[in-house]
Amino acid sequence: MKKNNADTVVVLDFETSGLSPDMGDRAIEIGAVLIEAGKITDRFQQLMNPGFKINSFIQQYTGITNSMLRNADIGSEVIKKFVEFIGKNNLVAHNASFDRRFLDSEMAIAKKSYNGQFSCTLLLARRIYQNAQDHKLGTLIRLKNLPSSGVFHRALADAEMTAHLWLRMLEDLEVEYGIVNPSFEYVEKLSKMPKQKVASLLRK
DNA sequence: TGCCAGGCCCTCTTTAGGGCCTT
Repeated sequence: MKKNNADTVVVLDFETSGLSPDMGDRAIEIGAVLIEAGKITDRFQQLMNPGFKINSFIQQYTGITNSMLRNADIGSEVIKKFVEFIGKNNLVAHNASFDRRFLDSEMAIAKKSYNGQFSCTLLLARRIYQNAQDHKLGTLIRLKNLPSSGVFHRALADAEMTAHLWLRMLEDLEVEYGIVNPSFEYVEKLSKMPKQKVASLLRK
């Protein structure tokens, strides 16, 4: 097996107090699953106390309340544990640029670092599911009839759905495109290719 | 005081603007 196969990754999702760590927003929950050789083998989920009260929109959107966060560990403590969970694996998220910004921000606060590269299920889905009505996580889960607990906008539930989407996309790359056992780097390259070029790879 | 994301991607584009995605 290739050392850096796409079927061994950590898939993560953050719930946050807003859209931008540069504007003072913080992570309030992290959820992640470890995929090894194409199977989910471990899970990580923790609330993160941001040190301030989150607004009503975020409480309603996520179902995470200020009373739930009051007794949660502070972000830096959670991130230190999450670094151990990541290990040496590469990372996957839906709209990874968002989760990467928060991961980097929380890592900087905790004075920790990680080595894994990020790949993005949103960018890949826009290329290999070009006819989808949109590329929101929930839409793609329904489109591909993938497992869902029915819970949305909670970190572990979203990370699990993203993991199922990632595995399905690897499967579809093999079935639809004839790409067998791709490396993480190859999938990453594919997710940045012009859409027309990806479409031309599709088996007729 | 008032403002406020940012990366990707398309097009009526590149001397720009706006929709999509994430919370």
